[in-house]
Amino acid sequence: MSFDEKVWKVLSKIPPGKVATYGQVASAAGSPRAFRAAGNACNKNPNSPRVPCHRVVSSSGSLGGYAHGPARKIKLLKAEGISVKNNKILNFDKVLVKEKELKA
DNA sequence: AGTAAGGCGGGCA
DNA sequence: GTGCCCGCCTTAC
Repeated sequence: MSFDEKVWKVLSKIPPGKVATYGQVASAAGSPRAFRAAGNACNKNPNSPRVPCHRVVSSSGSLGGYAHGPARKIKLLKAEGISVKNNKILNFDKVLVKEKELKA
Protein backbone atom coordinates (compact mmCIF):
# COMPACT_ATOMS: atom_id res chain seq x y z
CA MET A 1 0.00 0.00 0.00
CA SER A 2 1.35 3.38 -0.92
CA PHE A 3 1.82 6.01 1.70
CA ASP A 4 -0.95 7.99 0.05
CA GLU A 5 -3.44 5.20 0.58
CA LYS A 6 -2.47 5.01 4.22
CA VAL A 7 -3.06 8.72 4.52
CA TRP A 8 -6.46 8.50 2.87
CA LYS A 9 -7.35 5.69 5.19
CA VAL A 10 -6.40 7.76 8.19
CA LEU A 11 -8.37 10.69 6.86
CA SER A 12 -11.45 8.53 6.57
CA LYS A 13 -10.98 7.67 10.23
CA ILE A 14 -11.48 11.26 11.21
CA PRO A 15 -14.92 11.50 12.85
CA PRO A 16 -17.39 14.10 11.53
CA GLY A 17 -17.18 17.51 13.12
CA LYS A 18 -13.57 16.86 14.00
CA VAL A 19 -10.26 17.74 12.39
CA ALA A 20 -6.72 16.41 12.47
CA THR A 21 -3.31 17.92 11.87
CA TYR A 22 -1.07 16.74 9.08
CA GLY A 23 1.36 15.68 11.78
CA GLN A 24 -1.18 13.36 13.31
CA VAL A 25 -2.15 11.97 9.94
CA ALA A 26 1.47 11.45 8.96
CA SER A 27 2.18 9.82 12.30
CA ALA A 28 -0.82 7.54 11.96
CA ALA A 29 0.28 6.83 8.41
CA GLY A 30 3.56 5.57 9.75
CA SER A 31 5.93 8.52 9.43
CA PRO A 32 5.58 11.35 11.94
CA ARG A 33 7.99 13.43 9.86
CA ALA A 34 6.19 12.85 6.59
CA PHE A 35 3.60 15.55 7.24
CA ARG A 36 4.51 17.03 3.90
CA ALA A 37 4.19 13.78 2.04
CA ALA A 38 0.90 13.24 3.86
CA GLY A 39 -0.45 16.55 2.66
CA ASN A 40 0.78 15.67 -0.77
CA ALA A 41 -1.24 12.47 -0.62
CA CYS A 42 -4.34 14.51 0.12
CA ASN A 43 -3.58 16.73 -2.79
CA LYS A 44 -3.39 13.74 -5.07
CA ASN A 45 -6.42 12.32 -3.34
CA PRO A 46 -8.51 10.79 -6.18
CA ASN A 47 -11.66 10.79 -4.02
CA SER A 48 -12.19 14.22 -2.64
CA PRO A 49 -15.70 13.67 -1.22
CA ARG A 50 -14.98 10.15 -0.02
CA VAL A 51 -11.80 11.16 1.72
CA PRO A 52 -12.31 14.09 4.10
CA CYS A 53 -9.08 15.85 3.24
CA HIS A 54 -10.85 19.04 4.25
CA ARG A 55 -10.84 17.82 7.84
CA VAL A 56 -7.09 18.08 7.94
CA VAL A 57 -5.52 21.32 9.08
CA SER A 58 -2.09 22.62 9.91
CA SER A 59 -0.67 22.17 13.40
CA SER A 60 -1.17 25.85 14.22
CA GLY A 61 -4.90 25.53 13.66
CA SER A 62 -4.81 27.27 10.31
CA LEU A 63 -6.64 25.66 7.42
CA GLY A 64 -3.42 25.08 5.61
CA GLY A 65 -4.31 24.50 2.01
CA TYR A 66 -6.83 22.76 -0.16
CA ALA A 67 -6.69 21.37 -3.68
CA HIS A 68 -10.21 22.57 -4.49
CA GLY A 69 -9.62 25.95 -2.94
CA PRO A 70 -9.55 27.21 0.66
CA ALA A 71 -13.09 28.57 0.42
CA ARG A 72 -14.34 25.07 -0.35
CA LYS A 73 -12.54 23.70 2.65
CA ILE A 74 -14.01 26.31 4.95
CA LYS A 75 -17.42 25.61 3.55
CA LEU A 76 -17.11 21.91 4.23
CA LEU A 77 -15.72 22.49 7.70
CA LYS A 78 -18.58 24.80 8.57
CA ALA A 79 -20.95 22.20 7.21
CA GLU A 80 -19.37 19.78 9.65
CA GLY A 81 -20.12 22.16 12.48
CA ILE A 82 -16.58 23.48 12.71
CA SER A 83 -16.32 27.23 13.00
CA VAL A 84 -13.68 28.82 10.83
CA LYS A 85 -12.65 32.44 11.07
CA ASN A 86 -9.97 34.15 9.01
CA ASN A 87 -8.72 30.79 7.76
CA LYS A 88 -8.37 29.64 11.35
CA ILE A 89 -10.17 26.98 13.33
CA LEU A 90 -11.96 28.62 16.24
CA ASN A 91 -12.44 25.63 18.54
CA PHE A 92 -9.34 23.98 17.22
CA ASP A 93 -8.53 22.13 20.43
CA LYS A 94 -12.16 21.03 20.68
CA VAL A 95 -12.48 19.75 17.16
CA LEU A 96 -9.03 18.25 17.04
CA VAL A 97 -9.36 14.47 16.94
CA LYS A 98 -7.04 12.33 19.02
CA GLU A 99 -4.23 10.71 17.11
CA LYS A 100 -5.26 7.51 18.81
CA GLU A 101 -8.56 7.70 16.99
CA LEU A 102 -6.74 7.90 13.69
CA LYS A 103 -4.74 4.82 14.42
CA ALA A 104 -7.83 2.93 15.47
C1' DA B 1 4.91 38.16 12.29
C1' DG B 2 7.74 36.94 8.50
C1' DT B 3 11.50 34.34 6.51
C1' DA B 4 14.53 30.46 5.96
C1' DA B 5 15.81 25.77 6.42
C1' DG B 6 14.47 20.85 6.94
C1' DG B 7 12.92 15.86 6.57
C1' DC B 8 9.59 12.46 3.64
C1' DG B 9 7.34 10.31 -0.13
C1' DG B 10 6.10 10.48 -5.02
C1' DG B 11 6.79 11.58 -9.81
C1' DC B 12 9.71 12.66 -13.68
C1' DA B 13 14.30 13.16 -16.34
C1' DG C 1 18.32 2.28 -10.72
C1' DT C 2 19.78 7.00 -9.54
C1' DG C 3 19.11 11.81 -8.90
C1' DC C 4 16.41 16.08 -8.59
C1' DC C 5 12.34 18.87 -7.81
C1' DC C 6 7.94 19.41 -5.84
C1' DG C 7 4.18 19.74 -2.28
C1' DC C 8 -2.59 21.19 1.35
C1' DC C 9 3.89 21.11 6.15
C1' DT C 10 6.68 22.12 10.59
C1' DT C 11 9.95 24.16 13.28
C1' DA C 12 13.43 27.44 14.36
C1' DC C 13 15.68 32.03 13.74
